[in-house]
Amino acid sequence: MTEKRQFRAIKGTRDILPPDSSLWNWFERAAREVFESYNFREIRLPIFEETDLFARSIGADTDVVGKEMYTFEDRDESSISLRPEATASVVRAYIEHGMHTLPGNVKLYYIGPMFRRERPQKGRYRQFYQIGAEVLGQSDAPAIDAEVLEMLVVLFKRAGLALITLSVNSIGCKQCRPKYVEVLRQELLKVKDKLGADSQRRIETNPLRVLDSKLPEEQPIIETLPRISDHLCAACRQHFSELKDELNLRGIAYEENWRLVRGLDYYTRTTFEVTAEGLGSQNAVCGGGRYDGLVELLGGHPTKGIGFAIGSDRAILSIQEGGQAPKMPGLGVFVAWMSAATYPAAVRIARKLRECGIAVELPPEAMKFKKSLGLADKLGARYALIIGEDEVTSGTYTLKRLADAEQKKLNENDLLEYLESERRGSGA
RNA sequence: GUGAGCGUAGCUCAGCUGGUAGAGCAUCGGUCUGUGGCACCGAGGGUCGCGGGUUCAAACCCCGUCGCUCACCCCA
Repeated sequence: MTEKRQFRAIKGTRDILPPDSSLWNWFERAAREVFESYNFREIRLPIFEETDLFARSIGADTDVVGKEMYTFEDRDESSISLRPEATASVVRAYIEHGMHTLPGNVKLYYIGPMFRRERPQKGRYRQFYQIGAEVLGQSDAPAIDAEVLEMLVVLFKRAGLALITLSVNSIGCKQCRPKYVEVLRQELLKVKDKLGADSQRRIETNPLRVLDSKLPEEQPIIETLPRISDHLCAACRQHFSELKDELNLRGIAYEENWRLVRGLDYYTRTTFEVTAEGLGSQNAVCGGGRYDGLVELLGGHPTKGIGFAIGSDRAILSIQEGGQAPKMPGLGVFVAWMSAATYPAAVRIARKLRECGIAVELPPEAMKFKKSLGLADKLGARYALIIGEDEVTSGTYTLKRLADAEQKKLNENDLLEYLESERRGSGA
């Protein structure tokens, strides 16, 4: 007995259909072009890794590792996990391939799906997509941080993401941060009974995260808490100060947000986030920061690092909600052939147009002429190329622009030339 | 893991205090055998998420269940 069963995409996963997929490709292409203009090169990484890689880099006690990873036992009983983010993989690859011997800083970007088993909501999926970039090397010059931020801003501007805010903070290094965390913890304990249950719990688990709280009633209390900017060591303070100078030099608008902390263990010093409007509760389209100890933590030489990840799902959502989505080139030419006698010419010309890079639809079956033009219209073709018996005998074809019904007769060479220049002109 | 809201045609939805299902759009065909968008006519498409209960009778009321959405947590 065959059970009638409707298959559906697994919770938190989704299909990205045309025409949305065009927008995705457009955005990813923009990112590649911008990143490569800053001399970043693509790294293609595995989608799963040893579970331990993530546990050690992200932090065994974080939610991401503790309860959100897709972890399973391979057939040889080793534990592997679908990647919840890609920085760990980039660092692993950097070490594995001895990339510290490469000249200058190593600048890499990646594009692809990540996996986290959370409850889906607006802008959050279990399979989601990130575009990220990392700079690894011996230098932690603030100019590197600033260049990374400039690159981000350039991409977002180019992608037409309106109403975005860049927030920047420094969370210190492994010398000064623990001292600050302790100070903060002590202060939090004094006001513990005024805090909500979540924040009370965080006093023990991760005091920094209390600063992130959105609870309205906690806001006045949080404002009175000690700020890390007053507790940075001299080196961190200078680094942060120079970063701000660099940002000003580059004309990058930013907000200093002393409450911006990041959830992953490996961050040091510079942290940043880009938020956009109209995204619902999950309004961060990009997050990142410096992670100077991570390479060493994963077994490499002491190395500095900084990077970010853009949430593509959210970036795309923001582009769509902002009404800034660019017009995507659609179907160029619909070949309206009339009869079996005209079909060979239609096939031949369709191929030639396609070789010129024009998107062509060639009906696979004979259609009534009216129907054929109707279909051309519905498919959104720019032109209908009319190939009837007259055209075949005369060798001149009728090109009809659907938008204004203007027609002209062209021989094959003129036709190709005309459409090619049209295509270049329209960017289609 | 917690909470709330919602499930009727491919999509957006209507369906009154219970009387065995509808519209618009979309799709397909026709009016229309070399000129699309318009109009008109017609067709296909639904075990009303699923299961149980109440009732003479359930899309509607009750219980359960599954799914989706949004929010919390956390994060991109």
